[in-house]
Amino acid sequence: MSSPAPPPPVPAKPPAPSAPPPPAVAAPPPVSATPISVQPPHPIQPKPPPPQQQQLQAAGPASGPPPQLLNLVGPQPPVYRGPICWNSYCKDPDPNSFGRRGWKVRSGPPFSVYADLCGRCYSQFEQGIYCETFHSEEGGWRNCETCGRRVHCGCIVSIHKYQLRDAGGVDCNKCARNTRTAMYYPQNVSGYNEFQAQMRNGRPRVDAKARSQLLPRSHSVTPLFEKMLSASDAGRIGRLVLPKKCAEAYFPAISQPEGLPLKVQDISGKEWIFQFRFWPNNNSRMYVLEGVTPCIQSMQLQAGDTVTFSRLDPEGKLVMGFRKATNLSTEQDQTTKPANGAPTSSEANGKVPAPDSSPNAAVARQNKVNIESNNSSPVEQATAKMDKGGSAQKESPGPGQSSPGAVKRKATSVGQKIKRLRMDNEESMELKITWEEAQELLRPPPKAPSIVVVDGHEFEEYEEPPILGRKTYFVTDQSGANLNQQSRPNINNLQPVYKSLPRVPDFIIIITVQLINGPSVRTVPNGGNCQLMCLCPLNGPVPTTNGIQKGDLLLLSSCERAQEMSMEELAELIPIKSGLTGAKKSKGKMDVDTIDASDGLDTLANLAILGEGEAIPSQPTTKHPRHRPGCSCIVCIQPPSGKGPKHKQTCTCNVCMTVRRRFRTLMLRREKRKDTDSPRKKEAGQSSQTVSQSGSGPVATTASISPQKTDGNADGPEDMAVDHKMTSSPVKNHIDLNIQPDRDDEQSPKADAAGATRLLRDNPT
DNA sequence: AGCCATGCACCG
DNA sequence: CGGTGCATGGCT
Repeated sequence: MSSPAPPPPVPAKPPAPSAPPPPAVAAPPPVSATPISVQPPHPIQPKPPPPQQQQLQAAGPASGPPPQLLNLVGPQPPVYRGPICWNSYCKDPDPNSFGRRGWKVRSGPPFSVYADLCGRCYSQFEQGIYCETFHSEEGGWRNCETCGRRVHCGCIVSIHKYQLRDAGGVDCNKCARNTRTAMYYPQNVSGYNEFQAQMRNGRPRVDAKARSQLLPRSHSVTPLFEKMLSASDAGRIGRLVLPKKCAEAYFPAISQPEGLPLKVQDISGKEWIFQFRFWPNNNSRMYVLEGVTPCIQSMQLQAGDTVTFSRLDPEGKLVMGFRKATNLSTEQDQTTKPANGAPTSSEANGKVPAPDSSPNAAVARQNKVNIESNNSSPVEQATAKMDKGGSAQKESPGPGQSSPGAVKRKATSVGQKIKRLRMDNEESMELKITWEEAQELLRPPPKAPSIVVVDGHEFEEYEEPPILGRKTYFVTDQSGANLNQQSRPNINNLQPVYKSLPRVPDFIIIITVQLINGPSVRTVPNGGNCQLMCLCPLNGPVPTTNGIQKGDLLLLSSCERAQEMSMEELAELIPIKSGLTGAKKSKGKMDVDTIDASDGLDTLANLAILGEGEAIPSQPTTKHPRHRPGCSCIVCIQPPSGKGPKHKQTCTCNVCMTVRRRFRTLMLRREKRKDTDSPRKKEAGQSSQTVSQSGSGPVATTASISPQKTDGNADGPEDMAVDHKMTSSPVKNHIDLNIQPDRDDEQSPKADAAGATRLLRDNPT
């Protein structure tokens, strides 16, 4: 299989400092009484490497420059096809994780090429000098042209599914579900050679991502297989179930259930004798290693951890390593380490030195488990799941096993599921929020809409896009009268009001109002001590609010002044009122209690985020920020108003369908609210239900103003005239898609405000 | 269909 | 009560 490889273009260079260290596992004299034997002769065995070369250097400190890699001149190692997944389809999202190792991957579906270079060439590799010829289909091994050493290059043939001999396959660590047991795929009949070769390299296998591959190989250790411990494996029963295929492939053949004793050496050099046997199971066999408890315990392994089996050649000695379920930084590791001074997991694997190069690729392997189960340990998750049976506690009697439970495949899948669920939830949450926010942000455009009847409900169809605004608040004047219901205020009459505004230094008032008739907003010159005050004629009296205090922040949507303001200005202003505290919600205190500073800040923040610095919330022409070409929201699909006949109730056009759907959703939510929040509702009922009623109370209510069907012409700023009817915007006959029934409570204004402020500060533009 | 994690009956 | 061997059922 290995044909001579073309000379690699890699120029010789000094060993890279980062070259992976040689494996630490020394090959002791053969110990096993039980011959584990079996090594099918490898058909192609070029030149047996000199013994010395095969010997790996003792494991040196991980740090130093990579020791001389062994010259693996021996039998041609077969291609390694392990559960490595590093390719464009499934690659580590963090390129740095590879970069640290000097990885240079030439990828390109369907192959990702990785190379295992000798120390000398490794540096070149790191420098990006990579010879494609290293990549071969001949087994991946060849002599480095530069230095003549044996180097390996492998290709991932199957991106997601690694072909295992006999096995169905092992999914890659990233996508996978089945990495629990990994078996190194022998390229040919004499797969053992491969293993052997691999072992020599001290490559850890299994999970390691391609990066491990890069590590120079220095051991004569052949990875055989590994297995993630199940609860029962790690339990006190002391039986380790072996994957059938692995047992049959790498362990001595046994014909009797009793099996035979198998001598295994752990990484610390300690030898253990396990009974390798099987149980008839159905028409098959179940292989187990009995008596593993002491060993497991000594290694402080528990369910979820992985044990690895390797063979030391040429003795053929079995070596058992392990990997903790969590990566080194995790708690489990900590636990492990101190313990009997046992080697760290990485050491355990028999790999050696370089922390980076860790063949065990604890990291890689963990990707699957750890990543998936972010917070809660996979084990726990698994346990939890298993608990369903109520028999969870049973397992993990092992010492120091705080978290019993197996991670095994089940765990893995469970973890994934859990994660997925969590993500889904988060996603939906996010969507929900987005939806709400979007709803709040939408304000009807100034121009009067045409009415469309859908399912018996009248909908306003606007010709222009909605105005990006914020929650609408109704305010009352001191007398408690709903200003919105007042007859059209005369702008001139508002003057006095302005003058009577509280003079609180350093406070900004930005009032969020619904401009029903267009930009009929009045900007109140910065007067008094107010940094800025924008008033909407419709809510002119707002300023009279007695409750406004320093620190209050009111956002005025569709405010000319606001429009004139740049984000910078706002940014400057906002910080001023660092103490957005207060006011917020002393409901009875402020007439404008309904004004939610946080909303305003949110809006600003959103704008800031959106980079629409110039466009302040009130921009009448602003579409909601999420509009994009192809957007199918109700706004975007709206046909120009007045064009076309009214839609029939049975109309199935996008608009109608959308409207129906949203209406349904709205109603559902509303009902839901009622059910769950009835008391509150009563309290604020008017606001949430019908705006028209708001105003009677002394306290302003927070209610979204529904787009009114107006007569339509109120566009000029001057045109403050507002039909109070419209102002009150009874919802009776109109569905207010912007209304937020459930929005009676507000999110922590302080927090929001603070966040927004920060945001603005950071992103003034 | 087969594998394997776990349960559990049986036995000492 | 704990170990052993087998059976069961989930999962791939």
